[in-house]
Amino acid sequence: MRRILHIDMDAFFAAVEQKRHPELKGKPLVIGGSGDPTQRGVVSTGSYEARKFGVHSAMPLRTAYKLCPHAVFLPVDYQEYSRVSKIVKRILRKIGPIMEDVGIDEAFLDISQIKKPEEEIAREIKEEIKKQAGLTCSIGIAPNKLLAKIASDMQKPDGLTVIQNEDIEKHIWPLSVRKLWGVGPKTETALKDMGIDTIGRLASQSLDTLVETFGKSYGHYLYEASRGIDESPLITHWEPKSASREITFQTDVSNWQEIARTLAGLTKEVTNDLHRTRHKGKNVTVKIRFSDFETHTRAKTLKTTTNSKEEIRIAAFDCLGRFELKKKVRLVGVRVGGLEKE
DNA sequence: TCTGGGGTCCTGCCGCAC
DNA sequence: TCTGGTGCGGCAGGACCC
Repeated sequence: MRRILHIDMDAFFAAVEQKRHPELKGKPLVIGGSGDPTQRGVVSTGSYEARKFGVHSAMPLRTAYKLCPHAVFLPVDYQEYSRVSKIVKRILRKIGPIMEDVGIDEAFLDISQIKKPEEEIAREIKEEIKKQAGLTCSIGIAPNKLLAKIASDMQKPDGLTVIQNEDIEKHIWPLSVRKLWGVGPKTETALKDMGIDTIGRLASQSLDTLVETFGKSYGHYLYEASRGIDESPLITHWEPKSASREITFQTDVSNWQEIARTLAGLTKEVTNDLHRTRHKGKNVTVKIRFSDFETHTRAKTLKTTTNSKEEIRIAAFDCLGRFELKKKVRLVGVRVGGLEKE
C-alpha cells in the first residue's frame, strides 16, 4: 500500500509576515492585494486571529475591513513567500525525494519506500520546518493524495492526522462534500439539490446517477472520491501549458485607448515571461470582464508557435477588435497557450 | 455592494473533412 | 448526388485549485 503525506503550511502568508514582524504576532492580520482595504482586491490569507472575525481567503478586502477594521492589512509579497517556500521544499525533498509541488504552501510526499515509521517522518518534517523557517505546518498521512489532503485539513494548525482505509466510513463520510478536492460552490449546490450534503451520502449514489448528472469524467471522479479511491500518482515534474497576465482596473473603464494601452502592456509582460522561460506559444486569448462581472474571451490560433512580441501583440489586438465594448470594462487579460519549450 | 491573479481541465458547439 | 455518422481542431465558457 502507498503511503502519502500532504504537508500544508498554516496561514502561510500571514505566518511569514508575523515571523519577520514579531510585533504582529497574536494580532489579526490580513494579507491581500495592495494592502489597502479601500482598494479593489481580495484576501489571500488571514491570520487565525483575523479568521475569528469571519475573514477568509478570496473575500473582498473591503468586506474584510468591515468585519475586522482593527486588523493590520499588508500587501502580498510573493518574493518573500517564495523564498521561504523554497526553504520548506528543500527540507521536504531531502526527507522524501518523491515530491509533488502544489503551489507555494503545499506539497505531497510519497514515503512508501522509506523504511521508517510514517509518524516519525512527519514529526521530523515539522521539527525541521520549525527550526529552519520558524513556521508550523499541518500534515496528513493516508494511502493516497485525496485522503492525505483531507487529513491535513482535519487538525489545523500544527496538526498531524493519519487516515487508513478502515477510517473512511467513520471519519470521511460525515464530512461535507466541499472537503473533496474538485467540489466547489457550484457542485455543492447541485448536490444539495439532490439531498446530498456529506461525502457518505455521495457514496450512496449509484455510478449511473452521478454520470448522468455530472458527465462521464466528473461523475466517475465523484463516485471514486466519495469512497476514498484515488490512484493518481505524484506529479514530480510538469511543464507549463499557458502563460497569462490580467489586471482589474481600480475603477471601471470605458475609454478604448486605455484598454488598448493596458492590453499592450500585459502582452509585453507575457512575452517577456515566454522569453525568460524559453517558451513559444500557439494561441492567444484576450479576456474582458465587464462592470457587471460578465466575462468573455476571444481567441486566435497562430500558424506556428511563436514568442515574437510583434506577432503576439497583433493577435491580441485582433481579438480585442472582435469585442463589442458597449459596457464599462473591469478587467482585461491576455493568455498565450499551447506552449512548447524553445 | 462586493467579487485578484495565475493556472488547469472539461464540456458543448461549430465547421470541416472523410 | 444526397444524407448521415464520426472524428477533430478551434473556440467560448465555466468550474475549480492555491
